[in-house]
Amino acid sequence: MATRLSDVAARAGVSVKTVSNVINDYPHITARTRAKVEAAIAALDYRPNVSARSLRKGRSDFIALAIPEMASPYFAELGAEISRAAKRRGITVLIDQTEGGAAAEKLVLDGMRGQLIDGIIFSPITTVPAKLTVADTGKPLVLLGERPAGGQFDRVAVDSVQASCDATTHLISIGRRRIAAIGVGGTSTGAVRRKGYRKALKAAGLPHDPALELAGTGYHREDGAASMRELLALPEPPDAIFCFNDLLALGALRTLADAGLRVPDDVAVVGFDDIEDGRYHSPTLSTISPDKAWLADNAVALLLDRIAGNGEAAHRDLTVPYTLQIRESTAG
Amino acid sequence: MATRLSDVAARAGVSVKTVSNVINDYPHITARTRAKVEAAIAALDYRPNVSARSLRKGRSDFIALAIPEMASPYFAELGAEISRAAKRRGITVLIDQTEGGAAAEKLVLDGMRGQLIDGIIFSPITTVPAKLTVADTGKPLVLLGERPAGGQFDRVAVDSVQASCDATTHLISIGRRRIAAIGVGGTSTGAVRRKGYRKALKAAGLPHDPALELAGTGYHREDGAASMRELLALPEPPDAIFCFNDLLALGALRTLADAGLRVPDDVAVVGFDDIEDGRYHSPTLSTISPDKAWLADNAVALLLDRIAGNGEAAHRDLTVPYTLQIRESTAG
DNA sequence: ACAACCACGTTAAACGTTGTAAACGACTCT
DNA sequence: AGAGTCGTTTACAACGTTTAACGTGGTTGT
Repeated sequence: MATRLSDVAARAGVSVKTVSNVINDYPHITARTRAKVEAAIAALDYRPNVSARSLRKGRSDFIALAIPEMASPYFAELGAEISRAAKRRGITVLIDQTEGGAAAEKLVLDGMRGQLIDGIIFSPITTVPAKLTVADTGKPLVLLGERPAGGQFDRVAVDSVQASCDATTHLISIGRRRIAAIGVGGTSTGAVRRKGYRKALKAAGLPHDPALELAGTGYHREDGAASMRELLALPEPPDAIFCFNDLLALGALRTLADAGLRVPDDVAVVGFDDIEDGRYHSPTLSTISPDKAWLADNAVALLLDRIAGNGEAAHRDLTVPYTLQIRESTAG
Repeated sequence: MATRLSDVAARAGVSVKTVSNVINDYPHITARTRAKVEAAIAALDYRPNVSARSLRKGRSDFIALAIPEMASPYFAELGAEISRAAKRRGITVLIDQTEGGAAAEKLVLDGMRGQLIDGIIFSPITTVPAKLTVADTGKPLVLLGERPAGGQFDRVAVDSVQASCDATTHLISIGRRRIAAIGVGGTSTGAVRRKGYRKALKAAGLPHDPALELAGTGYHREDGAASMRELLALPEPPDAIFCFNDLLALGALRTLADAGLRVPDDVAVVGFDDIEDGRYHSPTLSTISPDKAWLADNAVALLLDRIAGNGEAAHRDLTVPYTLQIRESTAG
């Protein structure tokens, strides 16, 4: 059915091995021979059989990207960037939705896809079991996002403490004094961002009110909306909110709109991630904007470097550049 | 390195083939033997090698989903659903971003991924070359979304004419008379939805003003925003807009907010797709809501049926159920 | 002339899995 | 006891590719 190497060889009048050499850019080939082979390849519309190749080479040029859910805009945007970055390097990304809790399990259990995959970029949502080791996976792994430092894996992440501190400081700088935080969940992301939030409050000499730190049950719009309702029910509601991601912020804005409150006049809101929705929302959302393309490109590069064999080098920890985007939700 | 079939066989004291039989649920196996083998599998943490398996079987249990871009919320949500639907059936989805124009080319050229893939679910953005035939791909293909009917492929799509007609009629029913359409682009989607839009106008005896049909350059928020600006610059601006997707609508809403116009009082807006953003936007967005889970499940089922061998059956054309969600952008 | 390359060819052996067909018991039936 | 039957297990050959080892003429430089 499908044309194979030997068909190409027959048509080009060369050996199978020579065709293989052409395809794999083996250096010592006459221009003439190469042309003949390439013509045959084109004529027969030959495409190498990935299965056979990866069976033989032990490498597939496939990597996996494990994210909590691809319908979440931040991850969708990130996935798109990573896909692009990988494609530029001739490799294909397989996206795996871990869907919350049993993330790590699923990953290790069926995630390896029977050795088809050369490596994994993993964006954990729950705290990654500290005991997840290289031995468990057998494949190179790059972690995305916060995670208790000192891990044994390559990692690329925003300096969330600093970024959160910046975001909070921005709210303080526009005169807010009662600043709430939404997203203080059980995740490591929540913990790290709270740290930055508290740091900023402390630096400004502001009191720290536990009632203003809401955990919520997740990181979606509905969770942000629910947390915001709780905050509004407080005897003394906040005059600013730092949401640990944009989705939470958009949910919070929805609740504020329903309550007839003006943003930023009554309540200012800052998010984190800079997803596109926020740039078109009314009001537009101020947010921490990580450089997603940079993140994607470096995550892929790091992983490919490991796959290429630099397995022994110490784990690397890259910090993603970010900016604070000031938009309507905080700028009067 | 990795444990293989023969390792398991050695440990269980049976032949390689028997282990294979156990894994593939071959019916005639003693409980005793099966138990032994399964114990060995567990003990060695054996996982089948996908490459070898698919080389041998000619089937990989991988399908591709080709969409314009995964960062677009509708496609992200759809991708998530399709991924889930496929996973339920034990197959894996590989997502391919066609990124606009050369979609079909890319698909056919490198999309087949060297015969790794068993089939494709293809959501074309540009008009699919009518000459794209089964022969080109060699693999089963299911089309998503509008497309000049009478094709030679299985297809699952919303009845866009009817849905667009419903959306427009809804605008008429709330008293609007000057209704614009955004998204009348060069795509088949644009053409089909315009048809429904015009049909509704005609049915209501409303005049059809070409100046109110905007093509724009794409289907993103920015395109919607730009088109809306054009409409507002008209001597006689519209009192309602039907946007051919939610992203356009969200962009339009942004422009309206900037212009200080009230929605729906001054201008009512309806979208298409029912992405989550619209449900949290201020105002919340009225829209046509296709049943994405249904769509995903049926697309996958259709494709798998073809893959399973029902290749000769006539192509099937499934119509996705939808509802009109009336929200703030049209309800006073 | 001699070596040192170069550009290929030939052959064989993997990679890990499954389909085919045949072998092996343990039965039952005469 | 022998032939037939059934259920269970196995040996062997693929699937399409790459790698290795070895060989063969040709070209070039000394």
